Amino acid sequence: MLVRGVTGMARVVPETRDEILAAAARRFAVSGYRGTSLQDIAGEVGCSKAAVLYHFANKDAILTELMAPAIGMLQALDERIAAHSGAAAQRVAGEGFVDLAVRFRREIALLRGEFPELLQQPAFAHIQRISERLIEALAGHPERPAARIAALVVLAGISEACGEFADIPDEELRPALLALVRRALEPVD
Amino acid sequence: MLVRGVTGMARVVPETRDEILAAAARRFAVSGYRGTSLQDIAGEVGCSKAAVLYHFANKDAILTELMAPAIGMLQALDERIAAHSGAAAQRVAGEGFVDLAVRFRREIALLRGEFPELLQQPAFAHIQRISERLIEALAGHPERPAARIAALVVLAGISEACGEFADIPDEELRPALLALVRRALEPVD
DNA sequence: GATCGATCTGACCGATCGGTCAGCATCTGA
DNA sequence: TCAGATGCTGACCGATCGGTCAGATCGATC
Repeated sequence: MLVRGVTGMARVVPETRDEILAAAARRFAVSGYRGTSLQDIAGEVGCSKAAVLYHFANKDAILTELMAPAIGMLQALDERIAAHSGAAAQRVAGEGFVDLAVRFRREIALLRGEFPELLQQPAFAHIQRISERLIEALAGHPERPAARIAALVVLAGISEACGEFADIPDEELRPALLALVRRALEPVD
Repeated sequence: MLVRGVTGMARVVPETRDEILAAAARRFAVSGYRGTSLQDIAGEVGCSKAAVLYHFANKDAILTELMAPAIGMLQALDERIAAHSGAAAQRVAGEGFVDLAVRFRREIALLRGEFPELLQQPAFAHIQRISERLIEALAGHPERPAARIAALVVLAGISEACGEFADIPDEELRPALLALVRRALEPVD
């Protein structure tokens, strides 16, 4: 590593592990997961590729750790949705997903465009089921194609556009997305 | 190549070139552009990788040819939008984009998640400018953040969800998307 | 001062990628 | 009959990928 703390002070600089996570987040956001190599991350941190693989078992482990908080909130949302039905489930799903998107928009942006492939990995397998239930709840009338289409577009649109929202403050983004979701989804009678 | 026409008949089987295009479209739709190798395409056609590169200068050329009709329609839409302003531009943009998405949803699905990287290629550079103008027109009030957010989500959502619409007939998909766009976008006073 | 675990490095591995190339059939037109 | 264009193949290339490994460095502990 480069000079860490000119004097003998202990813990002057954050751990290399944290630097790797931060660097990976930056690069994933710019070039996507597959578009970022371990060498890219190592170069940004200023260490060797082997050092990255000393702190993380493999490349997937870095992404998994970055996404863990967002995935946790998604699972919690799924359980809250399951406790409701009809219009209540739609409201919980809509507001909950907006909260999730606002809070973790930077993390969601890391997956930009790689949802389908990444979701096929065993580590993310359950997320696919959760998102299907999310779409059902958002649609309100899952058997009505137009309602499913609206839910799909809203879900995919917010997820995919998260990368563009990085500079918008929470208190501005949240009401805008909430209003959009309420307008776009078909109401449950 | 495999046996082409048991008898001596001429042109019994479609050209290998067309088979390559069709196979590439199928594989790109399943695994994305970067997730599909020339070897994958060759394997599906039943020819060698070198045969693929005999018919196409490189991998990009295959995607460019697959996307050419959709890109043409997008450019035409851009010109029609430029001829209007305010509420009229918003209506032209919304209806035009829905038409484009319905007509070319299979082609748009090929780009699933690879928009950002692919758009940085010189061949697709102008598309980025077009989509920015499209967002402005859809937003109606480009200076109002909530309006831009709605336009962004609708545009990204429809583009990203196109892959799920393959089996929905045009006459069902079009009115559903049109109604969604009209509900979701902020009206221009 | 010897030991030991934590941290990190450079060299290396096999696999895969997009792409090139010389040459082999096959067909066609002179 | 033969020359040339067309279509295609297998072998090969350099680059890059994720990942492994033996060993160097170093601070803390006994």
